[in-house]
Amino acid sequence: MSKERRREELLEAARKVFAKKGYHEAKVGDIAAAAKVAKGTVYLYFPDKRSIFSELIDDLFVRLSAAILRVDTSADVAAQVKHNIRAILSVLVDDPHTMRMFFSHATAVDPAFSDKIDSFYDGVKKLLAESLSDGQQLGIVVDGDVRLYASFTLGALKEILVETTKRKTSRRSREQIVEAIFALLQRGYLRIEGGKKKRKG
Amino acid sequence: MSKERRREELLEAARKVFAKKGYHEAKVGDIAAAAKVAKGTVYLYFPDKRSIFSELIDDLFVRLSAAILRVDTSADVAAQVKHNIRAILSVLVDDPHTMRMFFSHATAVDPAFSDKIDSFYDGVKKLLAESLSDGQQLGIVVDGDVRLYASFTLGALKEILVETTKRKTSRRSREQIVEAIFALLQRGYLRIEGGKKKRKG
DNA sequence: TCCTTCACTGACTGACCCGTCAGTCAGTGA
DNA sequence: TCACTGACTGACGGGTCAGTCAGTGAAGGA
Repeated sequence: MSKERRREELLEAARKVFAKKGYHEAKVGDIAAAAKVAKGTVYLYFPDKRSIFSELIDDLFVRLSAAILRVDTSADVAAQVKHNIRAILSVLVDDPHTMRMFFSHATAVDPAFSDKIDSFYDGVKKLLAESLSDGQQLGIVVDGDVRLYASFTLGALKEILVETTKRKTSRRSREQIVEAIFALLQRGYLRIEGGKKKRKG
Repeated sequence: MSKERRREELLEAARKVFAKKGYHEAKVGDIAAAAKVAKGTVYLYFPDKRSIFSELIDDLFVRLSAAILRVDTSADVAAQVKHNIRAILSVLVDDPHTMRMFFSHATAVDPAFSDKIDSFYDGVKKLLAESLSDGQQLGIVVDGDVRLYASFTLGALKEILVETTKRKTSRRSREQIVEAIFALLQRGYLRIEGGKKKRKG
């Protein structure tokens, strides 16, 4: 067992335990047990419990950041939007433990984690808002508050992702989800009158 | 200071402390300090820390459940949808401490809380999905997976709510948010081609 | 055989914090 | 003035758990 391999085993074990129990309920002994080593061994690889958690979160940041591409409004926008939805889905759905950890538990650990996650999240939102703003210039995004649209989109995506991990038997294929989300962004789902405001465009 | 009054002060103090620090970081002593009493006093009003948290969550459940009305598809649907968006917004935006607690921290306390919140949340989602399904019969909701639409809607709403509490100076008025969300549900925001599937309806 | 190194072990320690309870004291009423 | 009440206090007991460290045993070299 190489040093590196053991370290990865520990990280993997930690991912599972944190995902299942949340940060506080996950005891260092649980992580050690999941990796089939003694508690002391954990401390040969990590300075403390928090740093294990932190490393897992940082890792996810890196993977997500790499996956999301800035939308180039001069090229095929639909394809790029779908690519981004698909990329985020891939990173998170393939690693449901980390995802659950990230969405459900990370915020409650302490303010330092919350801030870190918030700022990453804000970054993504900002990127999306800027792309939408570009889109408005080109008339392919309707007028209105782009930051609100960005929040709306990410919130919706997040919810669907979390739900996907909760059901064991995921009936919906990944591509179906991508198409459905895209369709909602594009067309909404209500076909009723009710806008009090005059419509532009 | 009446018994009832003191109890409410303690609940209010707890709400703030839980919202700020999360369940685990919120010490009983902090809550006592926020209410300007000694720690022991807390235990004259509540059996333990968890039950304080639980009571706050239950309270929110009651208020939310009362606010959300089942959509009657034979009447003015748009008005009812807006009413529900508005009602949820009111309950949560007027009580940002509880909201932050509910969304950010409650899930991480322990499985019992998670289950409770999940099941409430699932209930709302189910209600929404059923209404959407009714709507499909009437042709006012586009074809597709209503559960997915429900998740999408609630996720989006949740995100916008959380964001609303983070910014101190809320530029957007409540009614603007209601209208914007409604418009997104109704029309989406992208005006580009890209659906690979043939469209029904 | 003896020494060294090194990954690993798990009993142990000490800090932390929940919940308790003996004690305080302002208020009340006779 | 005195007896009594009960809301409130805060030091403390006890349990939990993150992190420590002396010890173990395997491998390898002299």
